[in-house]
Formats: sequence, structure tokens, C-alpha cells
Amino acid sequence: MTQELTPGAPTLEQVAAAAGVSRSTVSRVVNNSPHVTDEAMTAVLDAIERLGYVPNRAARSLASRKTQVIALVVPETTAKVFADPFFASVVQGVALHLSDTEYTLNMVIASETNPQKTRRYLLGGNVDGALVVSHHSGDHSYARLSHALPTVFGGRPMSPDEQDSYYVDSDNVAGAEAATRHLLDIGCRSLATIAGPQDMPPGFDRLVGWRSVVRSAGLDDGLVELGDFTPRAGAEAARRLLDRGVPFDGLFVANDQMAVGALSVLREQGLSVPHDVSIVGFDGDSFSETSNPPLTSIAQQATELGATMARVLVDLLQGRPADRVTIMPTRLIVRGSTREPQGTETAAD
Amino acid sequence: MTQELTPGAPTLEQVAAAAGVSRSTVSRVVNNSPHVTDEAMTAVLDAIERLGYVPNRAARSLASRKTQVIALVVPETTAKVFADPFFASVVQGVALHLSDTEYTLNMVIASETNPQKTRRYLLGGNVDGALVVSHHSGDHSYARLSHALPTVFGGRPMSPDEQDSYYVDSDNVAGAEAATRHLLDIGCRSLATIAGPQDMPPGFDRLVGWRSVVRSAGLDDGLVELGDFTPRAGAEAARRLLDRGVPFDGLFVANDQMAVGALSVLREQGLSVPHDVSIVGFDGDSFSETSNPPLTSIAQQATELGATMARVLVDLLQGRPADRVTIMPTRLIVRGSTREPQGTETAAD
DNA sequence: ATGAAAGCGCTAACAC
DNA sequence: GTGTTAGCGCTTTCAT
Repeated sequence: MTQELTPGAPTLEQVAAAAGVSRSTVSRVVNNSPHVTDEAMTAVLDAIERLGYVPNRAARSLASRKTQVIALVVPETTAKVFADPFFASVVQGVALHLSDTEYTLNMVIASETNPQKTRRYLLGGNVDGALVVSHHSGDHSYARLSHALPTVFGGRPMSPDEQDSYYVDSDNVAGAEAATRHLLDIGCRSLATIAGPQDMPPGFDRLVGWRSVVRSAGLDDGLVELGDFTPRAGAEAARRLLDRGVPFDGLFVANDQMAVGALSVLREQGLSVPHDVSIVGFDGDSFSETSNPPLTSIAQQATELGATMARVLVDLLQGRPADRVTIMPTRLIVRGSTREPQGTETAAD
Repeated sequence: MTQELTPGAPTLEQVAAAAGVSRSTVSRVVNNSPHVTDEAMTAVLDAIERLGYVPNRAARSLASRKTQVIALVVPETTAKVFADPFFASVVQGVALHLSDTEYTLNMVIASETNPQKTRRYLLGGNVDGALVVSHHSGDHSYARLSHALPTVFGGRPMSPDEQDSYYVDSDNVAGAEAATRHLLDIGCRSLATIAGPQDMPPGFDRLVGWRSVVRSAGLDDGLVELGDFTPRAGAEAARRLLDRGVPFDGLFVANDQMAVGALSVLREQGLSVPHDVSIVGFDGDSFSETSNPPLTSIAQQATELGATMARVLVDLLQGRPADRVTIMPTRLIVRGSTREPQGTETAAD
């Protein structure tokens, strides 16, 4: 009954006093322990409400040896391309999902010049788990992390020896196949592609998908140029493709940003899209929506991917079973950069 | 020299033992207290290095009554437009700046259906301060927050009674004026604008800037249509502008996303950009870079704005003097959507 | 089912 | 300059 003026936040002890129970009981109620009588529970809940009690995270964390914090690790180079809509959506998905849990989101920019700093921070007991998103890269330099800290990656690992980590990825191969099949379906007879860096899983997988369909169709799979996923790289790759002198009427580009760059080069060279060349991009982001013409694209469920990463990690942290690998489906969105199916021609051969 | 197998993280006490000093001394070293002899300091630093000691945040926070956590509050509706490159850059700036400080970034999605939840969290002693970014809106529903928690806003408040809060904003009026002057400079004689919502400071201020220059030039300032900053709204506004039947040769659009939408409508109606109509956007983001033609735009220093918000808050938290208001300059980036100056014509009048 | 007591790892007076 | 001593607010055995 200590009559105190408490300017700061009320403590568990004060709630206990107000409810006429011990601190232990209050703690039990706060932590949903089943071993509390309804009366005690009601009294405590009431006191909590009246006093506006909010548990002190630091104290709780110190005593329980859990932080209730999840780190979202963003490699610095990724941070520079933070404006990548796909990436932003993933972060959004993570944040939204976590806001429904007891976990707090701690965004960490991983300094590339001083990776130890990040490692120490993550391993220093500051967080309960980590989410690593490395944009388009397959950067699993934090792979070893997962042996010491529950970790879920966005995107599959590049090297097979990291296959034991948890990750969530889009079905890049299937997406690329769908894109390529669409080009075939609308009557394209000579296909080219602008692929991503081959040391990054999305770059690699999307090329695999394109190639697989092109070969199955008995077509030449040599019209390949690479780019680093930026609009500029897309433009340059398109120029190189054109310079080869081999005509093509269907182009699959590994992401929308490069597709936009390629689009402008094609037009600049007097080629009409989709009349002369049909283009399919990948991501289904704002770049594809606002380009002229709007891009037909393979949409990734970016927000859902982020939310799934968060869910998997939370499951892991709470001892629930979780899938090591989750593959998210993609879907084809047909817009103006691919022409209408040329039924007769296709039927003719 | 206590030979212990410590599976968990080493504690300050262990460092003290290893260095042959008291815990206080270790604490002083860790907290950069000047009252430590060089020898003691060296011994401690050495022990810390050897043991790989990392201070426990929870314990530190509990004892010091500081969390070293800064919340980045993102209203839910903003989260939906998370892919806005401007917004993403601001977040990036915040994160980058904070990674150089002792503060940790806690991203909070403010539920709009349950604002109390966020309030309680922020006021519950979980964070030392808050950064509120509400995208293009002037949403200072958290204004009252600043009386109880150090808070810095991104963007100026809409209502004058909130003028006592700390905020960082771009110079929207000056930016809009520069954009409009540029249109005049290249010889435009009839100006129109697609403005943003007038209940949002950026929407309001940019219209003010446009109007001020148009009037000074003795031109009609009636060609105004509003949009909500999305590409679609830009397209619709452009259509309404055209429907008025009043010809214009210069168009200022309050942001790049709307400008891209307007651009496509203009072309669709057979108007050539920049030959028939010159367009200037605002933001200088990826939308302006990858559109066709690329947009002349007023670039905001989004990353710097975010970094500045973080810096101001940290100053505030550390008792250093900080400016209540910081206005960031903008700059004109001339690209393909505005035509070359028509020197003779301009000189003629 | 509930309470008492012992810390979790650190900081912050206060002595020396 | 350095060590000693109390806690910070909570969880968690262990009794009862």
C-alpha cells in the first residue's frame, strides 16, 4: 500500500498492490499463465487497465533472457537500392506481420566495411532472431549466422552448402518459364533475354527458366545478354542484343527496371513495342505499371514473401515446426508490352 | 583470471575480473568516461577484445532508464505506398545515420484502427524518441506525442498549433517556384499545374509556389487540377485539364508519379512532350529517371532529409541544441520533358 | 494457485 | 581515479 506519486510508468509491483496480489501473480497474468484463478485474473486485469500499466521491456528481457526483438538485416549495397519497389514491399510485409506479434522490428544496415560490427551486434544477445534480405543478391554471407541465431533468408542461397538455412523465395524458374511461354503463345518465333547477374540466384534461376522453354520449343537460346538489374544496364544489354544483328520478336527481361531501360532503347532504334518486339519483365512493380507501354510482367508476391519470412522466424522462435524452404508462386500480368495472340500464325505451323 | 567456461555472452563482471579491475571501471571504459587511467583503460579494452564482450542492452537500459532505441513510426496508409521511392529514401537516410550512432532503429507500423496501441507502445518506455514520417501527408496525429516523447517529424505540420514540434522538410515552395520559372525561362506562355491534395503540406506548398510565379509573370493561374499523388490520379487530372479546352504549353506536376501518369495521357491525346507541352515534376525519383522521355524534375534530398531527422532527434536526446525547423533545399534537374530554351522568343518580349 | 526470494547484467551515487 | 553498494522492473524456481 505504499502511497507513492509515480510520475513514471507504473510498475508491476504497483499493479500487484492495487490488485491485492503478489508480483508473481501479476507476472503470471501478464504472461498468460493458466495457473491463475479467474478472480485474481480479473482483479489484475482491472488494475492494469486502471493504472495503464505497460510491462518494461528491458526488465522483462533481462530477466527472461529473451529480447522479443527481430533484426531485419539489410546489406549496405542493398540499402543503396533501397528504392527498389520489390525490396520495399518485402520490408513492408515483414513490418506488417510483426506488428501483429509480440516482436519488435529492429532494422539493421549491415556495414560492408565492418561486417564484424553487425555480427557482434546480432550475436551479442540484442535480438532473438534475424531476417536477412539481400535484394536481388544471393548474399548469404550471414549464412554462418544461422548456426548461432535463428535466421530466415529472403531468397535462396547461392552455394549448396548453405542449403540448410531457412529461406523464402519466389518461384523464379517457374516465373521465367511462364513469361517465355507467353511470348511463344502470342506467336513470337525468335526469343532473346536480358538476364541478371549469374552469381545471384534470381539472375540465374530466371535464365534457367527462359532457356528451358526456349529449348523445349526447339529454338535458339543464344540471344542472351546480362545486366545488373538497373535500368541503365537494361538499356545497354538491349543495345548489345540489337548489335548482334540477329532479329528477335520476343524479349524476356529478368526484372522490370531493366525492362524499362531496354524498352527505351528499342524505341530509340525504331522498333515498336509490342508490334515488332514483345517484352515481358519480372517483378510486377511500379516500373512495369507506369512505363509506356505498361509492361507485361511476372508479379512476385513481395509483401507476402516478407510476411512469410517473418512468420517462419516467429514459428522458429516459438518452437513451432517451420518449413526450411518456402516457395512463393508468381503470376503473369498481361499488359501492353506484349502483342495480342496471333492465332492463325501459331495454328499454321 | 577465473577460469570459467562461459557458454553465454561474457558479462561486464567477467571482463572486470580478467582486467583486474572493478565492474565500475569497466563500465566507465565502456561508456567513455574520462576518469580512467590509461593503464586501466588498456587493460579493460584488452580484456573486452579477448573475451569478445558485448554489453547487454537490456541490463544497460534497465539500469540507465534509457533504451537507446528510436522508433520510426510509419502510419499504416503510408505503409501501403511504401514503394514510394521518396519515402523509401527517407527511411534509408534514417537507417544509415542511426547505424553510426549508439541508437537502434525500431520500425513501427502505426495501426490506424487502433492508435492507442501505438501510443502506449511509444509512451510505455520502449523507446527514447520517435521519428514520424507520414509520406506526403501532413499527418501530425502524433503531434501530442511530442509533449511526452522527443519526436521529430518529416514534413511540416499542417495546422499552425502544432508549429512547436520539431520537423525537417524540403523547401516545397521554393522548389515549385524554380520549376515554374524554368517553364517560363524556356519560353512557355501558358502554364497549368497538377497539384496535390490541399490538406497535405507538400500539396499545398507546391501549388503556392507555382501560383506565386505564375502571377508574378502576369499569367492566368486558373489551370489547376488536383490529384492524390498516384500515377492514375495524374492521368485523370491531365485529362480534366485537356477537357477544359484551354491550351497550355507548360505543366508543373506536384510529384513525379503523377507526372508519369499525365505524360501518358498527353501523348495519347496526340500532344508531344516536350515539343507541344513541357513538363516539370517533383521528387527527382526513379519515376522521373525511367519515364519516356525522362522527366525534368525538382529533386528532393530524401536520404539527407531522413539523415537530418535522425540527427536532430539524436541531438535532442543528448541534450544538444537542435533546430526546431530544418528546411532542405531542392534542385532542378533538367531532362527530356522540357524543351530547349527558345532564346529569341524570350528575348523578343 | 500463490507468494517469497533470488537474481538477470548493468549504471549510478557515494565513499575512499 | 577507483571500488562499493544499491537498485532498475521483471521472471523464475521453490516453498507453501
